[in-house]
Amino acid sequence: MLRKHQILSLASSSNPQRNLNVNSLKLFGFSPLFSSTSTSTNPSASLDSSLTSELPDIPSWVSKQNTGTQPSGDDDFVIPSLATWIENHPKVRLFPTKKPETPVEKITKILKCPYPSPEIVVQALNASDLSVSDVSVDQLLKRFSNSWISAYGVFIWAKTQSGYTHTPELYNFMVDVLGKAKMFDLLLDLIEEMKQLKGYINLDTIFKVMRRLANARRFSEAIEVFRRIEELGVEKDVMALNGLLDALVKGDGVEHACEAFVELKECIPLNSSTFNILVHGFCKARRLSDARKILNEMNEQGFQPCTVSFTCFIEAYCREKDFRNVDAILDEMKEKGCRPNAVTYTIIMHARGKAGEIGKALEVYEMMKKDSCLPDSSFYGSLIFILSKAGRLKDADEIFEDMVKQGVKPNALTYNTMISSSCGHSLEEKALKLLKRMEEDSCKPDISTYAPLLKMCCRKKRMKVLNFLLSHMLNNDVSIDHTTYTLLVRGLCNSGKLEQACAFFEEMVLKGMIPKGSICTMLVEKLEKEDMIEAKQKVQELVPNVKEPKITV
DNA sequence: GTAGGGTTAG
Repeated sequence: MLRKHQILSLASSSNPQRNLNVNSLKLFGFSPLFSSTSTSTNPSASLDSSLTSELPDIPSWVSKQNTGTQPSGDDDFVIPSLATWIENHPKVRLFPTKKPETPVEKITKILKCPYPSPEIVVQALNASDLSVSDVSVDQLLKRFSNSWISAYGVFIWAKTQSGYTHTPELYNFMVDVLGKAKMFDLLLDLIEEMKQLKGYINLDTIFKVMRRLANARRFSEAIEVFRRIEELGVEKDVMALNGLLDALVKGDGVEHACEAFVELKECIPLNSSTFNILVHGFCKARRLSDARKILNEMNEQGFQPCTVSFTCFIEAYCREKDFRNVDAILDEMKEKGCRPNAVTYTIIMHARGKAGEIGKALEVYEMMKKDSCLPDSSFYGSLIFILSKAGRLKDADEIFEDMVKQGVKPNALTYNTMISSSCGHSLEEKALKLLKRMEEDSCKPDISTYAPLLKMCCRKKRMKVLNFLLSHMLNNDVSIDHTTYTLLVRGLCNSGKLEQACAFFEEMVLKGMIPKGSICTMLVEKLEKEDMIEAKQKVQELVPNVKEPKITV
């Protein structure tokens, strides 16, 4: 824990120059690993020649002829010590090896070219000599969780092999993949299949279906699933009801949550979470007087509004930067003997930091300690975030090191925050060291770990590092989602890497993702500008309804 | 699966 005088010095520091110096890297203990002890004479050259590419192939319809004017990339420059790490990385196979491919690798290769339907995927897999007993279906589904055609193909292929049965958990995972892809007809067929299997549908299944429906704004269908929950063999209790309300609220349908609540409150015994979910929903929708009404109803039904209830109001006022009312709620809590907890303090500190009031934010940290409320890893994550945002990277680094000393283990969020901040300041080597450290710390990277790294690679035109990251992702079974494809297409477009942008664009469309209009327009405009007419037409064919770029005089 | 997550363009 930082001592008081250290905190005060943090609070008074406003010089961005103290952010980072070379020595600060020693804090991380990385120096030996990253000192240039490469045995290779020219790391960046060997890196270049031996990289097995995870970048999508440039489609034939992207004409190279007119790309001569694009700015040349920074590809030739790779930090030598970084290249060494990439080369020696245990998990990422960058060199064509003599070792035979594992079955999972073989399947991944087969699935690399996008298929039009799961049935064709099944055919392709049947044509191979692979058996389900050689692979982890779980790993494959995770790896292809954003390519529903591939995932469902693997699922069906595995299921039809003798001596193998999917576990209920795997069925649930498949339900979630189909839900994420908004393939609700297929999802309902799968539910029907699970119903026949007896005992396969559980509350987890129901939660996933309701959440995915609500996220797709299909609120009435989510409610209908709940109404029929008993037909599916799941108890219609308060846990299930809270799951429904929570799904509706998270899908921005508090109105529907309220209607469902009115319909169901007489037949199911409620608990205080039921009310808190609605309070949260109304606070999120900035309908504070409705949230107050729920609080009153909560009281009438014999439930005390608690820390969670008040924290929802605090969050709402924080969003408006209305700190006067935040303090008023804190007073109200004190009056009612309701103590703020780490979540409450995190929200306030985060909002103060985001509002540029870093001093006030650090006062919240002090207040919290005075109240003997222990910070958790999310709290530290927020503290690191606001310090980084204020340009105080050195302080953020200190907190990152300090939390470990306090016995709070950094989690994926903490690492993601540190990585994102490093990327935001274009500190490539630091960001990659953090990824490495994350791995050593057995902290699993997720899609938000990679997103800022990929974005930075696009911005700095680091195609080799981009390629490295894509294979790193694959090896960690992290699947590229819609947001990340968008980021890649936009980033590459902005860097004049139109061929690669087109490659990712094609890949996302072939995976069944529908690119946003703005991204299509952007790509079409850039292609037009570069006179890449064939590519422009192809992009327009891939996604109909792309508007012609406006002609600017 | 009751509250804390940082995205986007201009």
